[in-house]
Amino acid sequence: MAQKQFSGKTIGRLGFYRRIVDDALAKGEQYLHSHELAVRAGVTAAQVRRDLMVTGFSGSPTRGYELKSFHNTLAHFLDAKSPQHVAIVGVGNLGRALLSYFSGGRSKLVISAAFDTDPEKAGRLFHGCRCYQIDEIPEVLKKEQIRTAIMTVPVEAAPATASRLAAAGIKSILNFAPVPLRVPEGVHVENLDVTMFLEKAAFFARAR
Amino acid sequence: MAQKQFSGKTIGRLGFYRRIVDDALAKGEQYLHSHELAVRAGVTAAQVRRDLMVTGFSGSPTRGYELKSFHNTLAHFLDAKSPQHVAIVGVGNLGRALLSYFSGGRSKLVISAAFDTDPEKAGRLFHGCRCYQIDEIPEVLKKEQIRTAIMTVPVEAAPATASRLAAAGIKSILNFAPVPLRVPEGVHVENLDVTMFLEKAAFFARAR
DNA sequence: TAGATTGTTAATCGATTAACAATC
DNA sequence: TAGATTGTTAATCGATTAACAATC
Repeated sequence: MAQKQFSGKTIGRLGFYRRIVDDALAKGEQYLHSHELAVRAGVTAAQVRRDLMVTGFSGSPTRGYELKSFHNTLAHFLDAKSPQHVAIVGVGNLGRALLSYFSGGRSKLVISAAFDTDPEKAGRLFHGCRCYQIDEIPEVLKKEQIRTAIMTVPVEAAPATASRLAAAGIKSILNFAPVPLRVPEGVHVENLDVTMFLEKAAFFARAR
Repeated sequence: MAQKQFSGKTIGRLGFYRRIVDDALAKGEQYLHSHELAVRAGVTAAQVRRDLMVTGFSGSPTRGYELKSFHNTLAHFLDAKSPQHVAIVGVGNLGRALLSYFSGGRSKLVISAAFDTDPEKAGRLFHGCRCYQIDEIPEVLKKEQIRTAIMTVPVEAAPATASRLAAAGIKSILNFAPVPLRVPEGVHVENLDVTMFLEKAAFFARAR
């Protein structure tokens, strides 16, 4: 199958547009032109129109995009058929913050299992999410049909954790550890190195 | 001044190389070839060599890069002359997690002031960092000579917070709120939308 | 020296923007 | 209709990779 005609960047922006559309619908808005959508998303109108192409959704030159069906198109394009559950490995400060962040219900994605090496944490609930022991990963992921995982483990533990997750059937990892992960083909890794973002910001503060 | 011959991407990677070099030095390594550096950073050797060009640092075809002077070059290139302090606005779950994360001392950057609207939080210490009231921003930033800020405030509060920060002399903002910020010219904004990363990861889990 | 690696330029690749006929 | 906006292609821009002479 000729996959990968959409870049990750486009996917990310489509998700952002969806949140904007949700907000607009909540405010009672019914139509939005590409320009207004672009302003709210912080991109250009041309970018918006190009991004929408991959979803097959089209608007009207006079009224713009009808938000309800736009919303449905985005949901159909972005979401899996069944609700998509996410696991998080590493319930430290960052892990707990993310659990709290995503338990708000704003996002379509729900973290439904947490894992930690600390036996003290296993069995407890964090922001409503049950924490399991690391070696329960295969069993729990299978039971909950989880294919996406967030890794907020210390950098030393990251490579081994990634292997465990891949072995347990995880297809995509959001990795907060600042280390490249070696995973089997077919497993997607999205790296988010917070330190790198802060260092970039700091650099541009001084460069002016 | 003809600024901006370096892209943010290069800057981010240079910071990453520095952390790798630090680790290597700590392990007693003295030289590293571009290929090995590339493996540890998860990029190509060509990328490494090209990135290094902007720093002016050069290695030896036989031994590779001498790590001590490489480290010095990176520090000179990336760091400000005086130690660079950072403020964080919004001491919620995410804010506290970042305070903890960066107080580890692994990074060169120190968060030396926190701000929150909650009067309960003002005056307290979070992971060793003092929390102030929002309206103390101008005074504290000036006193501490802070030019970089992390924004972990709710999305509704983000635009106003960015304006306050810019007015108080902040030159660069790392923004976690999923909303585009309008800031005066000369102020850099680095957006980090965690939800977007998770949505991307989830998409690629299902797309296979 | 011979050979691998370096710095650097040229070629490629991909993503963004500009342009414009089609459309409501 | 006239005019602004759409979908879509072509042009541009920037970043990555390939190539190779210079070098240790």
